[in-house]
Amino acid sequence: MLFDASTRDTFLDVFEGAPERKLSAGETLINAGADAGQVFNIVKGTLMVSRIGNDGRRQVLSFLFRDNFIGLTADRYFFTVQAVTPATVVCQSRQVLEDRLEQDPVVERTFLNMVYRVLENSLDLIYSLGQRTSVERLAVFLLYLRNRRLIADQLAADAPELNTIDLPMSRQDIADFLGLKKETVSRSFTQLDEQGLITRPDNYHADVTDLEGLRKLAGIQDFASPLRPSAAHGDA
Amino acid sequence: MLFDASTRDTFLDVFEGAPERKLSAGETLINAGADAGQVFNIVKGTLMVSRIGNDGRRQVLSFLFRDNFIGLTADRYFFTVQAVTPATVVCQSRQVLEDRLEQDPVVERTFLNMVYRVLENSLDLIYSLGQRTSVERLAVFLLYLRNRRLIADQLAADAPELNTIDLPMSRQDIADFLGLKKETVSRSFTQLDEQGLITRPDNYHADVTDLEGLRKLAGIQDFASPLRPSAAHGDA
DNA sequence: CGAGGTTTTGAGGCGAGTCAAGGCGTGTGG
DNA sequence: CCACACGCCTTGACTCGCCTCAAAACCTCG
Repeated sequence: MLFDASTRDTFLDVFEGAPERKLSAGETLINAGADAGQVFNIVKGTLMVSRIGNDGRRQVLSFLFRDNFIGLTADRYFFTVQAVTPATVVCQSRQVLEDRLEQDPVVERTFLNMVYRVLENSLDLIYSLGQRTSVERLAVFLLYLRNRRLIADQLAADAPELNTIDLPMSRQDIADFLGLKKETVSRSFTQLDEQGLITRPDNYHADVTDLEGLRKLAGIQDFASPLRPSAAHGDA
Repeated sequence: MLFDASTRDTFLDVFEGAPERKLSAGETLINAGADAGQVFNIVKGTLMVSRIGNDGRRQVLSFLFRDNFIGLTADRYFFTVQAVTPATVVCQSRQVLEDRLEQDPVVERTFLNMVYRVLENSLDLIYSLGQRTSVERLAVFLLYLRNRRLIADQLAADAPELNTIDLPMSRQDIADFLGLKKETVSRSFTQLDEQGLITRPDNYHADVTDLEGLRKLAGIQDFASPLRPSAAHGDA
């Protein structure tokens, strides 16, 4: 959602040949408040963007996957980024990116489009948090993950492997993303299961058994941006 | 919050000499799904960005004021924009804006910075909706409006007129922004009043009587972006 | 002055939170 | 290879905050 690109955007070539950095699960890449002199792109693994209040409340703002860009801020990072799974990122100085954006209008265009997608996704999350019930939020979340995979792996919209949804993050992470408590997330999973919409082979996977039902619960068309097949940046 | 600029950014000069359009209170400027061939800047009045679900639930994403830019999307508007008060906007074709961004790196830079601020604000809202209680959300909202005025009118941080907060929107609008029901918003106002943090001369104004108390409730430092005095775009 | 809309206040209900116990899966050491 | 321990997830009972429904107060404008 927030702070990501969908698939290979042309501006990502600034990361070619850039140094890699490996992160272990739970490791912090960026601390809120840090200087934003570096930007990153994810090569492998899942990361998590979050913000933590004075009193310890945490809101997860976004989960990030392969080819998602990290660095959408002017001067300082105002959010924290951590690895959910072991992960690899490539690092580039912000200056190199900015020079590239200045020189090449096409690259700049795809970058701006990426930013717009991020904005649209943040809007989806705002709608979820402000208007949807716990079960609805979870349904939307599962469809969101499904859709990420569709785009990342360049699959057909009805590819059977899309019915298995990977959940690399903990229930607590999901809870902090959806503005719920982990017990509520757990109960919501159970509800989706009891309603026959999903089955749960294990805690880190969900199988969609009734896609239409899930979509109905979620209010479907809410996947404007990641689904949008014809955006001007060559996404699937 | 979402979709705005703080004060006069250099890219706003693309609106110089552009045709004006007057809106009456409640009038719709942009319908979700509309072609985004035009972009706008607010000359006068308050507007509101929202998204409405299939079932009629509405989430207000942002309130917009003077010199706020409207048009942060690639090809189609995925949100609705309406006037809250009678308002005046200037209209420009997106092409003119994009040409300007391409030609002038400085203008492009200030535009990107504006987009980053919008993103940061949307993040603040996500944190509010996901983590804060109703009274806290209202406190943050009032401080947000106070801060807008500080920037828009170029006032000192402790200017006495900042203690009077204009509330041009209805309780329902506030409720849909904060993810609450209008009755809850009303009760939250009453609570802030009873706690001695504000007084309410009438329904469209609130006087801050205990700024520190309000900030404490809100969790203070949450106004990263609109307050940030030294961002690279000349804001107050 | 009256009508309509908006806001406030009240009473009661419900969904999500809290607190606590039990189950399950994984990994480690015997 | 099994046993145990630990962490995470699930489930249950109860609480609380926000919602719902309803009435009264208020404000605006003909």
